[in-house]
Amino acid sequence: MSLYQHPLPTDGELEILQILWEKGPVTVRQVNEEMNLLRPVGYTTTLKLLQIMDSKGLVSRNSTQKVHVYAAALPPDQTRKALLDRFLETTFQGAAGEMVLQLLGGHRTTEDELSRIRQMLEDQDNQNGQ
Amino acid sequence: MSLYQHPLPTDGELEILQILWEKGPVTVRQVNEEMNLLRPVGYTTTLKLLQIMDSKGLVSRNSTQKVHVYAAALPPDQTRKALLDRFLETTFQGAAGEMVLQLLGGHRTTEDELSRIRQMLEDQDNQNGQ
DNA sequence: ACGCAACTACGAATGATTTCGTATTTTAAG
DNA sequence: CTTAAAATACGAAATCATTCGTAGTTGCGT
Repeated sequence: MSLYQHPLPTDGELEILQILWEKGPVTVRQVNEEMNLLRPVGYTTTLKLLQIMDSKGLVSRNSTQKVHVYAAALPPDQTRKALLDRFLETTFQGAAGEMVLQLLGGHRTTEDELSRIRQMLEDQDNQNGQ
Repeated sequence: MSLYQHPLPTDGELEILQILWEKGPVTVRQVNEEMNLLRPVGYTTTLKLLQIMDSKGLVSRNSTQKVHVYAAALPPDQTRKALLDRFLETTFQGAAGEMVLQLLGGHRTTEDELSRIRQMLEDQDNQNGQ
């Protein structure tokens, strides 16, 4: 049950969300096993975090079955966008262009990604009226 | 004096770095006054944070004068890039293109920024050999 | 040289997040 | 129905970051 709307996830909560987004609705044990592929985490640690996330409305819980099954409450795009906006503010003081330049300066992007970005730029141009 | 090399700044530390980057070398009092333009912060709070940042090597301190003068140890680009890389990993699992799309989808960028981004894209194209 | 005002040092309280231990509940097997 | 294994609930310790109070230092003006 959710107490408030949709606070941004903490780092630990985000780690779990990434698993939920990739694997779909899963049990605590499955989440914990995924976690342990990366680093050692106790079962009850994972459980507790999922319970907290449920109380925050970050995940939904299906309790009709024997074991509870958790799923992310929001799609990845929406959550990542919200995190991105905060990061852009705190780290780049809102200068989106600066951030893109820093990013592209150091990362190889795929052809597909590049053309989608170009399309996005054209759309921006059109909206800007040149 | 610095104990280790260059850990990433915390959010509170970053807030101070932004001031140091903008104002150049300044005293604790000056930093604290800038902070108080945004929200109430005790003088010793700012002082303590600067001392911690000094011990981490995030700032340098000039103690030859009556009052200490602090300056950022690293340029903004380098620090922001490091923070960006971590954020890209934790939030977008390294998918830089996805992140740019999310970003441009919701932010108005200036013409100047757009053309610099286009130039950056061309450079990427050339490196990719198409 | 004295005293005040400003500054530095630093321990410790607070707050947020993560981690875990233990108790309780549930379910499936025998 | 009984029991064991697995799951859930939850208090509380551990960790990390932030904030502040207090004590001690410095140096300028008189």
